[in-house]
Amino acid sequence: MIKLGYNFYNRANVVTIARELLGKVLVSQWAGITTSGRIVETEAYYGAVDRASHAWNGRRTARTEIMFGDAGRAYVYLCYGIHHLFNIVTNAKDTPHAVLIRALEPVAGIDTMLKRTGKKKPDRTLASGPGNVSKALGIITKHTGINLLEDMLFIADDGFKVKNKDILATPRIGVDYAGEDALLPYRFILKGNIYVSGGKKWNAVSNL
DNA sequence: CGACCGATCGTCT
DNA sequence: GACGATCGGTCGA
Repeated sequence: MIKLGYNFYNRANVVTIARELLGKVLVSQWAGITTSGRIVETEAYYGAVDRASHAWNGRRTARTEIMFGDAGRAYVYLCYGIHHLFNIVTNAKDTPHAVLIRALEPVAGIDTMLKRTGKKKPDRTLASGPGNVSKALGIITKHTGINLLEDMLFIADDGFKVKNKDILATPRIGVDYAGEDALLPYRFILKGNIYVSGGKKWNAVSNL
């Protein structure tokens, strides 16, 4: 397990980063309890030029401030008053790019994930969908700003290889308000992985 | 299967 | 005061 470093996050193309995050392992360690899962679904949010992004048109508020900071930080916000969505801030300071982690294949601490989610069995929904990812790993809005180069919350490469033909690119989920930008192929999934969220519809669209 | 609906609250207008 | 980068349940075909 090699933790991804600053140079991975501090790059100009957030779409490339979102694609490369597939197959990596997201780890949370709160008070000695470790849970982790392999990333099988991501979405790129391209900052000021992306209508789907919270930072579209340079919109800068207390909530989104962390996105304007340096790369490799967590951006966690509350959605629909219920779900905590976890993002990774990328690119340089003042360029508010982010990658949303949308689904994990559970790896470690599955019993803890079951406890956190209230689920009975580790089925395909355990960490599938951005709300469930945060729930399973115990990520909440107060964790926004955490440095992913430290040990509480980070992403690692465990040697798992992903080939281009294993990846599908599709439009992003739930961003209809973004007009034409809603059509951009900024969502990436591991083809055929049962933990990918959403219907079979988008999971069958290919680009790579 | 697909469509719809309620939950629930911080954030921004 | 309105509205989500969602989820899980229900209902009908």
